Amino acid sequence: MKQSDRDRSVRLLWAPPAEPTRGPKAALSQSRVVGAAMEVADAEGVDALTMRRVAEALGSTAMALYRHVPGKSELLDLMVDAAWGETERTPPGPWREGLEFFARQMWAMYRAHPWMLQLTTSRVMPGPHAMTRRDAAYAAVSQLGLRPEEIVAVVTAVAHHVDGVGRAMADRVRTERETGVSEEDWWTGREALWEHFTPDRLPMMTHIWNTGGFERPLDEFEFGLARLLDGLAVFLESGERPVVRRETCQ
Amino acid sequence: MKQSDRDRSVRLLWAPPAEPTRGPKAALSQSRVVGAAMEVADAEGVDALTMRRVAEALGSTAMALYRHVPGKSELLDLMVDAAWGETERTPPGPWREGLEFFARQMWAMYRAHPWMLQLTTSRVMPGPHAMTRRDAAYAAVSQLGLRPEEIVAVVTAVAHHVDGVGRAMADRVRTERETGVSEEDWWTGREALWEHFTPDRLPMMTHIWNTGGFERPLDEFEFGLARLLDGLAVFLESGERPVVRRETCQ
DNA sequence: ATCCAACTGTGTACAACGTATACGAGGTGT
DNA sequence: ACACCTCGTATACGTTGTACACAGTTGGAT
Repeated sequence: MKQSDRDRSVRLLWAPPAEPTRGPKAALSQSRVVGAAMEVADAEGVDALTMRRVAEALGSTAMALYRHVPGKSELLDLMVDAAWGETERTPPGPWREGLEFFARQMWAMYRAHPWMLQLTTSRVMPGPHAMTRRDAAYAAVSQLGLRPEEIVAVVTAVAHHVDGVGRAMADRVRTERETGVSEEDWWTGREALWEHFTPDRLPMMTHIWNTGGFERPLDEFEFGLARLLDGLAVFLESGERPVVRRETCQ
Repeated sequence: MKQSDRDRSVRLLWAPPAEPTRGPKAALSQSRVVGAAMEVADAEGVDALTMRRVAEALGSTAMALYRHVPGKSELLDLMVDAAWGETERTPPGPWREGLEFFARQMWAMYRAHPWMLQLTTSRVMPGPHAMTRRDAAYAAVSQLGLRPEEIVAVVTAVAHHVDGVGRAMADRVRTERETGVSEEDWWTGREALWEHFTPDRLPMMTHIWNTGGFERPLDEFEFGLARLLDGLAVFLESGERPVVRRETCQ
């Protein structure tokens, strides 16, 4: 059952079904359902993304969606891959420009569709768009004489950075929508919290707070990306590279 | 309503209610509920974490939990902070050792409690344990003459890396539990997917696959952390540091 | 000793969710 | 004209978080 579910998702993502010749003309279609679902999620967040809500956006009923999409989890898979489809493939070029391009494309995608980072980490049936984008990112570091597992590790490190920053960003967006209050106003209004910020318990926090360090934060995406690329440069341009095999996590 | 909910969470996290003098002796307690919930989530994943399931683990009923915890989302807040409470505070010392210590503590926490990374990014009411740990991490880079917002940016970059890698790790764990199949077996068994891995569409992917790059991956946590710390060293030890203000995302 | 108020855990109930099933209407191939 | 497939709809079921009313239990005030 789980097995067949997964295979169904694969087929759906990589080989969308041909449209039938018989029967009434469909008012809906898979791409319309996916598009409507993305609009709902963009505007109202993933919590509002119910089958009934998507159907409403299409002027239809919940069960009609099941003619075009096997279920909600497959719909999410399709939405994710559609979002990847909106990104551009990393063009050939120097490694640093390529990785930066890839990171910026992911970042733009997450900014446009923050719900992607709210999908728990569960949903990750890779679709063709996600795969081609990643393939192009691998290509960006393919001319450096790296071993294949190093190519994967380098691109993965960049992707993880964007994931991590995106997660925090998505949280800000969601909180602001839910509360209707801007991030900054909300935190300053949380007096029940600030009472506990005493120098003896949180010396650095209170110091940074008092000197305004929280009020003018650096750009997390840009800062972290620049550091990571600097660090990758050290690795890529050094003579002998250290090998780090996976031992953790199995 | 949302407002008061949040304040309730704050009070709950930072000032747990004194135990009452009257009334029957409680069979349950807030910490027992939180502990049972963590055990359920550790063993069965966040999907299995229902109020009824937690109650069952305690030999009680779902509604009994509400005497000790205001609701599920507050329970999650408490679980997250309890997990932070299991970590050690970063001890004083050189910046690189300190950041590495902090990253490894987070990593150990995520490995023990992968459900933390499945909680969508929604739940982030910071509790006292999370705050003291982060405060100690700030202290690790407090002697370098950084401006306060730079201190925040450096620690945040490290935390985001662990988040990003953790997310991928949690996904592996979840998939393996759900399917009962190891990560590697599952992927190799996904023939419906491999059919689409043709050199013309995914040249790098197929190349890396054929040369075994996916079979012996580098440790994502160690590799990315080493690169990031190298990049931070470039930043921290350079004379003039570039300033990157936040413009993106508001 | 008595009573009240606070507190405990339980049973029932409800709304919202994903979705299985059964249906009638619409359109193409034969 | 018929058979057959496909479409959208209506109804219904199980599961979820949790509001509410209730009954049993205890400590302090009287």
